[in-house]
Amino acid sequence: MTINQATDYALRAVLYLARQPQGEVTEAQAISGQEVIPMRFLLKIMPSLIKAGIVKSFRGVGGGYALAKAPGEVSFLDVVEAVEGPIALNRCLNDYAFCSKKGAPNCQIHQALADVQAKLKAELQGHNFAELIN
Amino acid sequence: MTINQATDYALRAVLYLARQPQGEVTEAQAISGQEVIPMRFLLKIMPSLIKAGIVKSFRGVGGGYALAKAPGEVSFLDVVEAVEGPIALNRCLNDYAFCSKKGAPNCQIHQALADVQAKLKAELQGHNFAELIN
DNA sequence: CTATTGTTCACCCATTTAGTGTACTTTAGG
DNA sequence: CCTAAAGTACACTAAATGGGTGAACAATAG
Repeated sequence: MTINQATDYALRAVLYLARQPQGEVTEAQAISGQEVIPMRFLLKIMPSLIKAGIVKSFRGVGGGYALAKAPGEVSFLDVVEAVEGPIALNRCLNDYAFCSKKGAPNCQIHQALADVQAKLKAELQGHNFAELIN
Repeated sequence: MTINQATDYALRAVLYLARQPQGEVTEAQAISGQEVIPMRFLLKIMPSLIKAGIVKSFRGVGGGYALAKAPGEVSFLDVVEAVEGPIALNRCLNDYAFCSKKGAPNCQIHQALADVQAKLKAELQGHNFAELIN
């Protein structure tokens, strides 16, 4: 029921980038140092943010990262799902194979959890990084 | 971000008990068989529901389990927290030691997640087993 | 060409998850 | 009071996940 460490780091990294002047390229080392994220681990996480279209990267001398969108266009849900994949409050909500009842059609638990999950996703989607810049 | 298998089983077990005539004692074998929960694993999960005051147990011949409260008095949150302990969307929300910034006082990520977590808990608390009996 | 920056893929160790084994305790009924 | 039928406690395990590290590579500014 908790996000993992990589996601926590990713949220902090995105917020850090969101606080930089628009278009500014920030190197991994700066993010790592300021946000206290192990450098090598950060470098491993960033590509998933890039694939999700949240961040752009620049290689070579003077390279680094920058947001690919306006901070207000990036939600917590975007970042969480970029790193962890689709949210599933219960594994069976995304893949019936995980249900020992094999997705018995009238599983009330399933339906109630699906409802909670929808609310959770909406809530995560409702938070973006523009709000947090200060 | 997902509940674990034990919690899923616990929710199904509680729902099963909620559907029995009030006061009826149901043996583990029946729950296990009907809800397709590995017997030994179910027996291991039940004590946490008992400690949380959700279920009562009866030992010896003719023993089994029964709800300790009315179905409407048992929320999803009760069951989830009975099995998994307090919900923490981020580990640092319950224990600052897990924050690599050591709970830097103005962590905006922390604050936003705390807000989402509060909504999630409220949502889980809003679902009880009376609604699901049919 | 070279130093600097990010990328990729493989690996590693500790913890958690999802269970099983074995021995024990309680209790109804004969 | 014996015994079979229930739940309890504690230890153990195989597999997956979490949180990282290592080493070689690729791109790019100067």
